[in-house]
Amino acid sequence: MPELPEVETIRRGLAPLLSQQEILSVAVRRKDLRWPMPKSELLQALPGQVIREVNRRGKYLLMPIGEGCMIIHLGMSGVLRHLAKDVPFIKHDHFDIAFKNGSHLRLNDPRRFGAVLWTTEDPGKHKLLASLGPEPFTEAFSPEYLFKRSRGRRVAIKNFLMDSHVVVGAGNIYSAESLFLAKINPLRNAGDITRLDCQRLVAAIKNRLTASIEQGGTTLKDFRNEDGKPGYFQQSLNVYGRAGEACLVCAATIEQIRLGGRASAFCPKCQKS
DNA sequence: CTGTTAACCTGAGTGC
DNA sequence: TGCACTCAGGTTAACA
Repeated sequence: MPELPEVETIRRGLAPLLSQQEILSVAVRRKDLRWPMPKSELLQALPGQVIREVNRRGKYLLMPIGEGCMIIHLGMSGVLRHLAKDVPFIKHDHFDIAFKNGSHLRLNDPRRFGAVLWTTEDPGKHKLLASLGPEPFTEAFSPEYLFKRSRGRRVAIKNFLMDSHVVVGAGNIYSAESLFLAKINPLRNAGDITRLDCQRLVAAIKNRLTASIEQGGTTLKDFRNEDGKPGYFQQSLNVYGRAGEACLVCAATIEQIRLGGRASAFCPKCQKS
Protein backbone atom coordinates (compact mmCIF):
# COMPACT_ATOMS: atom_id res chain seq x y z
CA MET A 1 0.00 0.00 0.00
CA PRO A 2 2.32 2.70 1.09
CA GLU A 3 5.17 4.19 -0.88
CA LEU A 4 7.36 6.96 0.44
CA PRO A 5 4.74 9.76 0.48
CA GLU A 6 2.30 7.63 2.46
CA VAL A 7 4.94 6.59 4.99
CA GLU A 8 6.13 10.19 5.30
CA THR A 9 2.53 11.33 5.81
CA ILE A 10 2.17 8.90 8.68
CA ARG A 11 5.53 9.89 10.12
CA ARG A 12 4.63 13.57 10.17
CA GLY A 13 1.27 12.85 11.71
CA LEU A 14 2.58 10.54 14.39
CA ALA A 15 5.59 12.51 15.54
CA PRO A 16 3.75 15.20 17.54
CA LEU A 17 1.16 12.74 18.86
CA LEU A 18 3.72 10.36 20.33
CA SER A 19 6.24 12.79 21.74
CA GLN A 20 6.43 12.74 25.54
CA GLN A 21 3.93 9.87 25.81
CA GLU A 22 5.09 7.21 28.23
CA ILE A 23 4.48 3.64 27.12
CA LEU A 24 2.28 1.67 29.49
CA SER A 25 2.11 -1.72 27.80
CA VAL A 26 2.70 -3.56 24.53
CA ALA A 27 0.56 -6.19 22.81
CA VAL A 28 2.13 -8.52 20.23
CA ARG A 29 -0.93 -10.34 18.98
CA ARG A 30 0.63 -12.92 16.68
CA LYS A 31 3.97 -14.58 16.24
CA ASP A 32 5.00 -13.09 12.93
CA LEU A 33 4.19 -10.75 10.11
CA ARG A 34 6.66 -11.00 7.28
CA TRP A 35 9.25 -11.95 9.88
CA PRO A 36 8.88 -12.99 13.51
CA MET A 37 8.05 -10.09 15.80
CA PRO A 38 10.58 -9.79 18.66
CA LYS A 39 7.91 -10.13 21.32
CA SER A 40 10.02 -10.68 24.41
CA GLU A 41 12.43 -7.86 23.52
CA LEU A 42 9.59 -5.41 22.87
CA LEU A 43 7.74 -6.35 26.04
CA GLN A 44 10.92 -6.00 28.03
CA ALA A 45 12.28 -2.81 26.47
CA LEU A 46 9.27 -0.57 25.80
CA PRO A 47 7.13 -0.13 28.93
CA GLY A 48 8.09 2.95 30.92
CA GLN A 49 9.90 4.47 27.93
CA VAL A 50 9.04 7.22 25.46
CA ILE A 51 9.16 7.13 21.65
CA ARG A 52 11.67 9.94 21.34
CA GLU A 53 11.35 10.50 17.59
CA VAL A 54 9.59 9.13 14.54
CA ASN A 55 12.10 8.94 11.70
CA ARG A 56 11.95 7.42 8.25
CA ARG A 57 14.44 5.59 6.04
CA GLY A 58 12.89 4.67 2.71
CA LYS A 59 9.60 3.04 3.59
CA TYR A 60 10.75 2.05 7.07
CA LEU A 61 9.64 4.00 10.15
CA LEU A 62 12.31 4.22 12.83
CA MET A 63 11.37 4.93 16.42
CA PRO A 64 14.18 5.26 18.96
CA ILE A 65 12.99 4.01 22.33
CA GLY A 66 15.16 3.56 25.41
CA GLU A 67 18.38 1.80 24.44
CA GLY A 68 17.15 0.57 21.07
CA CYS A 69 15.08 1.35 17.99
CA MET A 70 11.80 -0.07 16.78
CA ILE A 71 11.57 -0.51 13.01
CA ILE A 72 8.16 -0.73 11.35
CA HIS A 73 7.40 -1.48 7.71
CA LEU A 74 3.83 -1.38 6.41
CA GLY A 75 4.26 -3.78 3.50
CA MET A 76 1.34 -3.64 1.07
CA SER A 77 -1.61 -3.38 3.41
CA GLY A 78 -0.31 -2.05 6.73
CA VAL A 79 -2.15 0.78 8.47
CA LEU A 80 -0.61 2.42 11.52
CA ARG A 81 -3.04 4.50 13.51
CA HIS A 82 -3.03 6.62 16.60
CA LEU A 83 -6.17 6.09 18.64
CA ALA A 84 -7.01 8.76 21.17
CA LYS A 85 -8.59 6.27 23.58
CA ASP A 86 -9.26 2.58 24.06
CA VAL A 87 -10.83 1.04 20.97
CA PRO A 88 -11.66 -2.68 20.65
CA PHE A 89 -9.28 -4.73 18.51
CA ILE A 90 -10.52 -5.65 15.07
CA LYS A 91 -9.45 -8.36 12.62
CA HIS A 92 -5.78 -8.06 11.61
CA ASP A 93 -4.78 -5.79 14.48
CA HIS A 94 -1.38 -7.39 15.13
CA PHE A 95 0.54 -4.95 17.26
CA ASP A 96 -0.42 -2.30 19.80
CA ILE A 97 1.31 0.11 22.14
CA ALA A 98 -0.80 1.55 24.97
CA PHE A 99 0.34 4.89 26.36
CA LYS A 100 -0.12 6.18 29.87
CA ASN A 101 -2.45 8.93 28.63
CA GLY A 102 -4.89 6.30 27.34
CA SER A 103 -4.02 6.57 23.65
CA HIS A 104 -2.77 3.72 21.46
CA LEU A 105 -0.48 3.17 18.50
CA ARG A 106 -1.92 0.25 16.57
CA LEU A 107 -0.82 -1.70 13.49
CA ASN A 108 -3.42 -3.41 11.30
CA ASP A 109 -2.11 -5.43 8.36
CA PRO A 110 -4.39 -7.94 6.56
CA ARG A 111 -1.76 -9.30 4.18
CA ARG A 112 0.99 -9.36 6.78
CA PHE A 113 3.77 -8.28 4.40
CA GLY A 114 4.73 -5.66 6.96
CA ALA A 115 7.23 -5.95 9.79
CA VAL A 116 7.86 -4.91 13.37
CA LEU A 117 11.52 -5.23 14.31
CA TRP A 118 13.79 -4.23 17.17
CA THR A 119 17.48 -3.40 17.15
CA THR A 120 19.89 -2.12 19.76
CA GLU A 121 22.44 -1.13 17.16
CA ASP A 122 22.48 1.77 14.72
CA PRO A 123 19.31 1.07 12.72
CA GLY A 124 21.13 2.13 9.57
CA LYS A 125 23.30 -0.95 10.01
CA HIS A 126 20.34 -3.28 10.22
CA LYS A 127 20.48 -5.94 7.55
CA LEU A 128 17.37 -4.62 5.82
CA LEU A 129 18.50 -0.98 5.83
CA ALA A 130 22.24 -1.22 5.28
CA SER A 131 22.15 -1.62 1.51
CA LEU A 132 19.33 0.81 0.71
CA GLY A 133 19.91 3.45 -1.96
CA PRO A 134 19.87 7.19 -1.23
CA GLU A 135 16.86 9.12 -0.02
CA PRO A 136 15.23 10.83 -3.02
CA PHE A 137 15.28 14.28 -1.43
CA THR A 138 19.00 14.30 -0.69
CA GLU A 139 21.75 15.60 -2.94
CA ALA A 140 23.12 12.09 -3.12
CA PHE A 141 20.20 11.27 -5.41
CA SER A 142 21.56 13.28 -8.31
CA PRO A 143 21.36 12.91 -12.09
CA GLU A 144 25.03 11.89 -12.12
CA TYR A 145 24.41 9.22 -9.48
CA LEU A 146 21.51 7.78 -11.47
CA PHE A 147 23.51 7.90 -14.68
CA LYS A 148 26.52 6.10 -13.24
CA ARG A 149 24.42 3.60 -11.37
CA SER A 150 22.45 2.64 -14.47
CA ARG A 151 25.41 1.99 -16.78
CA GLY A 152 25.43 -1.54 -18.09
CA ARG A 153 22.05 -2.38 -16.63
CA ARG A 154 19.64 -4.12 -18.95
CA VAL A 155 16.51 -4.00 -16.81
CA ALA A 156 13.61 -1.77 -17.78
CA ILE A 157 14.04 1.71 -16.35
CA LYS A 158 10.80 1.36 -14.37
CA ASN A 159 12.03 -1.75 -12.57
CA PHE A 160 15.37 -0.07 -12.01
CA LEU A 161 13.69 2.90 -10.29
CA MET A 162 11.56 0.60 -8.14
CA ASP A 163 14.67 -1.16 -6.81
CA SER A 164 15.15 0.23 -3.30
CA HIS A 165 18.88 -0.41 -3.60
CA VAL A 166 18.99 2.21 -6.36
CA VAL A 167 16.76 4.82 -4.70
CA VAL A 168 14.24 4.37 -1.90
CA GLY A 169 10.61 5.30 -1.96
CA ALA A 170 9.47 4.98 -5.58
CA GLY A 171 7.06 2.07 -5.80
CA ASN A 172 4.66 1.13 -8.54
CA ILE A 173 2.63 4.34 -8.47
CA TYR A 174 5.39 6.93 -8.28
CA SER A 175 7.80 5.22 -10.66
CA ALA A 176 5.06 5.22 -13.31
CA GLU A 177 4.04 8.82 -12.57
CA SER A 178 7.63 10.06 -12.57
CA LEU A 179 8.39 8.37 -15.90
CA PHE A 180 5.33 10.08 -17.34
CA LEU A 181 6.45 13.49 -16.10
CA ALA A 182 9.96 12.86 -17.47
CA LYS A 183 8.49 11.65 -20.79
CA ILE A 184 10.43 8.38 -20.68
CA ASN A 185 9.05 5.03 -21.78
CA PRO A 186 9.01 2.55 -18.88
CA LEU A 187 10.38 -0.19 -21.15
CA ARG A 188 13.65 1.60 -21.93
CA ASN A 189 16.75 -0.20 -20.79
CA ALA A 190 18.17 1.51 -17.72
CA GLY A 191 21.58 1.43 -19.39
CA ASP A 192 20.28 3.42 -22.36
CA ILE A 193 19.13 6.39 -20.28
CA THR A 194 21.08 9.53 -21.15
CA ARG A 195 22.42 12.20 -18.83
CA LEU A 196 19.58 14.47 -19.92
CA ASP A 197 17.07 11.71 -19.17
CA CYS A 198 18.61 11.34 -15.71
CA GLN A 199 18.20 15.04 -15.08
CA ARG A 200 14.55 14.88 -16.03
CA LEU A 201 13.96 11.70 -14.08
CA VAL A 202 15.55 12.82 -10.86
CA ALA A 203 13.61 16.09 -11.03
CA ALA A 204 10.40 14.22 -11.82
CA ILE A 205 10.79 11.80 -8.92
CA LYS A 206 11.46 14.60 -6.44
CA ASN A 207 8.54 16.54 -7.89
CA ARG A 208 5.98 13.72 -7.74
CA LEU A 209 6.96 12.53 -4.27
CA THR A 210 6.86 16.09 -2.93
CA ALA A 211 3.50 16.81 -4.55
CA SER A 212 2.03 13.64 -3.10
CA ILE A 213 3.27 14.36 0.41
CA GLU A 214 1.61 17.75 0.16
CA GLN A 215 -1.66 15.97 -0.68
CA GLY A 216 -1.32 13.53 2.20
CA GLY A 217 -0.37 10.59 -0.05
CA THR A 218 -2.41 8.43 -2.44
CA THR A 219 -5.45 6.50 -1.26
CA LEU A 220 -6.34 3.90 -3.88
CA LYS A 221 -8.30 1.67 -1.62
CA ASP A 222 -7.32 1.51 1.99
CA PHE A 223 -4.45 3.87 2.73
CA ARG A 224 -5.21 5.94 5.82
CA ASN A 225 -3.00 8.29 7.77
CA GLU A 226 -2.38 8.01 11.51
CA ASP A 227 -5.70 9.77 12.06
CA GLY A 228 -7.70 7.48 9.77
CA LYS A 229 -8.00 10.04 6.99
CA PRO A 230 -7.30 9.27 3.29
CA GLY A 231 -4.85 11.08 1.02
CA TYR A 232 -5.79 13.00 -2.11
CA PHE A 233 -2.93 12.55 -4.54
CA GLN A 234 -4.94 9.95 -6.51
CA GLN A 235 -6.65 12.97 -8.08
CA SER A 236 -3.31 13.99 -9.55
CA LEU A 237 -2.38 10.64 -11.11
CA ASN A 238 -1.67 10.84 -14.83
CA VAL A 239 -1.16 7.20 -15.78
CA TYR A 240 -1.40 4.86 -12.79
CA GLY A 241 -4.77 3.13 -12.84
CA ARG A 242 -5.80 5.01 -15.99
CA ALA A 243 -5.27 2.33 -18.66
CA GLY A 244 -7.77 2.77 -21.49
CA GLU A 245 -8.48 6.37 -20.53
CA ALA A 246 -7.32 9.47 -22.38
CA CYS A 247 -3.95 11.02 -21.59
CA LEU A 248 -4.57 14.30 -19.79
CA VAL A 249 -1.81 15.93 -21.83
CA CYS A 250 -2.27 14.63 -25.40
CA ALA A 251 -5.54 12.62 -25.29
CA ALA A 252 -3.91 9.43 -26.59
CA THR A 253 -5.16 6.25 -24.92
CA ILE A 254 -3.12 5.20 -21.88
CA GLU A 255 -1.66 1.71 -22.34
CA GLN A 256 -0.85 -0.88 -19.74
CA ILE A 257 1.81 -3.58 -19.85
CA ARG A 258 3.37 -5.88 -17.27
CA LEU A 259 6.90 -5.21 -16.15
CA GLY A 260 8.53 -7.39 -13.56
CA GLY A 261 5.12 -8.71 -12.68
CA ARG A 262 3.64 -5.27 -12.00
CA ALA A 263 1.03 -3.41 -13.99
CA SER A 264 2.72 -0.48 -15.70
CA ALA A 265 0.68 2.23 -17.36
CA PHE A 266 2.10 4.85 -19.69
CA CYS A 267 1.12 7.21 -22.50
CA PRO A 268 2.37 5.80 -25.84
CA LYS A 269 2.55 9.28 -27.32
CA CYS A 270 4.05 11.31 -24.46
CA GLN A 271 6.44 8.48 -23.54
CA LYS A 272 7.53 7.27 -26.97
CA SER A 273 11.14 6.66 -26.01
C1' DC B 1 27.11 -10.05 -10.52
C1' DT B 2 22.65 -9.64 -13.41
C1' DG B 3 18.03 -10.66 -14.46
C1' DT B 4 13.64 -13.18 -13.85
C1' DT B 5 10.19 -15.49 -11.20
C1' DA B 6 7.88 -17.24 -7.37
C1' DA B 7 6.69 -16.57 -2.82
C1' DC B 8 4.74 -14.52 1.28
C1' DC B 9 -1.03 -13.37 2.55
C1' DT B 10 -5.94 -11.64 2.64
C1' DG B 11 -9.73 -9.51 0.45
C1' DA B 12 -12.18 -7.47 -3.30
C1' DG B 13 -13.88 -7.87 -7.72
C1' DT B 14 -15.37 -10.49 -11.93
C1' DG B 15 -17.28 -14.06 -14.72
C1' DC B 16 -19.69 -18.38 -15.02
C1' DT C 1 -24.88 -18.03 -3.58
C1' DG C 2 -20.85 -20.25 -4.68
C1' DC C 3 -16.66 -21.31 -6.91
C1' DA C 4 -12.56 -20.27 -9.59
C1' DC C 5 -9.80 -16.99 -10.92
C1' DT C 6 -7.24 -12.41 -11.10
C1' DC C 7 -5.33 -8.57 -9.02
C1' DA C 8 -3.47 -5.26 -5.37
C1' DG C 9 0.51 0.18 -2.79
C1' DG C 10 6.47 -4.35 -1.27
C1' DT C 11 10.43 -6.96 -0.90
C1' DT C 12 13.24 -11.02 -0.44
C1' DA C 13 14.90 -15.53 -1.77
C1' DA C 14 15.75 -18.84 -5.10
C1' DC C 15 17.03 -19.78 -9.42
C1' DA C 16 19.22 -19.68 -14.31
